[in-house]
Amino acid sequence: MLSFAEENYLKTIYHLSTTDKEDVSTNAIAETLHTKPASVTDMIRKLSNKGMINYRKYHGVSISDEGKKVALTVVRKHRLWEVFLVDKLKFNWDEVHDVAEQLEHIKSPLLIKRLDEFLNYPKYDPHGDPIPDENGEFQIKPKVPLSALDLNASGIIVAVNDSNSLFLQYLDKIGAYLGAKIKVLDKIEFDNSLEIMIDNKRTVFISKEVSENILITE
Amino acid sequence: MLSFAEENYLKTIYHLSTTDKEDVSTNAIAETLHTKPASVTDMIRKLSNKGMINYRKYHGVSISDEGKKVALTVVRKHRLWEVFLVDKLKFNWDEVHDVAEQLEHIKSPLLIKRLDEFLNYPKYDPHGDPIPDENGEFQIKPKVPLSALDLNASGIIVAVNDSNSLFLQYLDKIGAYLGAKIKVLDKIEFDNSLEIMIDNKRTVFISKEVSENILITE
DNA sequence: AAATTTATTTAGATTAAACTAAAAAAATCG
DNA sequence: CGATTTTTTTAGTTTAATCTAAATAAATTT
Ligand SMILES: [Mn+2]
Ligand SMILES: [Mn+2]
Ligand SMILES: [Mn+2]
Ligand SMILES: [Mn+2]
Repeated sequence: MLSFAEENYLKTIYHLSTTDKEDVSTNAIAETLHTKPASVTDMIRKLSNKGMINYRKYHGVSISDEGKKVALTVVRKHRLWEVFLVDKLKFNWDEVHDVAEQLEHIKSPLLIKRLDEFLNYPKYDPHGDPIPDENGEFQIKPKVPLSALDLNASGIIVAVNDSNSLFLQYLDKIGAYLGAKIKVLDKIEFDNSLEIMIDNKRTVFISKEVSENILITE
Repeated sequence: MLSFAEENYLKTIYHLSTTDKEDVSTNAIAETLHTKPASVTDMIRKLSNKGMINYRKYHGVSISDEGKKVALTVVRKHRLWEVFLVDKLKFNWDEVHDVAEQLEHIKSPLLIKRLDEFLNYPKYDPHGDPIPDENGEFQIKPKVPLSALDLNASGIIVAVNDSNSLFLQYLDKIGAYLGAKIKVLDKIEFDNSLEIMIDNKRTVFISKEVSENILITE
């Protein structure tokens, strides 16, 4: 049985190895977990001894099959709980992450099985991220950052890259949400900001940074 | 913010001080928490420094107002989660305690508020124990152990004294549940066992021990 | 290819929560 | 009451997870 800390390390290593490169550096882990590189070295030695990761001194770590299984279970739990909070307890999508960070460590296979059933086997969480099934399988929707759309092209918001509260609250404010239709009205060369139309009714200007964190299906 | 361990100590001290005497002994705490008296001494010094309990060396501890507030919040969370598991996730009443022991430590006032609302403000958990409200208030139903009923007297099961799985599974087996009607058909002098009728249809013999752990309202 | 910078590991400490063994206080009993 | 037993505390360790400072390896830059 793994500790909360161990589970969090595995989740981080898994995420970094899929979003960045397969081999994850000590510093990258330290940065995501807001901890010091020396602490990371201690923990990766432990996880390596438990067979959860592959570790070569000074050369970073990669996740093992066993470690990936654990990481995907934690991710599954995190996202199922987020769905529960939004769908059943009326949380807003910007309020769920921190609570899910706690709930994801509850150990009870029956609980997760029943929760999944209760939620009617959701495939995506409130931020558009896919929920792995019991076997760790999940489908990634084809999606591109809004910043990559051509002028006058349109699409549907399917996910966000950043689940930070401030970003999500900003999206609420401009009327953007998962499922909203977006059309690119103008691309401002000067700062790469965009003028977009949301749901055929509202026109707003958004910064390059925002457009890179909104994911669209065309 | 208190750790899981601190919360568990406070819950235990609170329970012991209401079921047993107001002043709780080091040994009693150690026994309930399956830990050693020396560990308890360390922890009660810490909780005392935090103002959660009143401690006089060699004379046991009593819970402070602040400590009681914390303990009641933990109890409230534990019991609300048990209701959730049984009512929403179809857990049996003997399957919920261990999971609730984990869930009771999740820190999110909003979560508990919304959960309470979602469950429609339940007053009792699946074992008949009262759920404290946001202010720590709760009502205790008048209840007596089944062992105290007179011959031919009858009543309704309102709670159980022991939430141990094996006991609850035994109750399921004989058809006893919260709300069931019980009539005492015979009191066996030899071993203080009882012959009872459940819901006017089933007759069973139960031991003294069982009859002491079933709580009845007359 | 050497010098410098950056990344990583090691060494040594700290804190929380447990433990064992021994000492000390309180309670009980002859 | 004084001796014995029980309870509680103290002293000293252990393990997990963190930290700082120093040492070492790897990468980068002259
Ligand atoms: Mn999240
Ligand atoms: Mn999410
Ligand atoms: Mn319980
Ligand atoms: Mn209960």
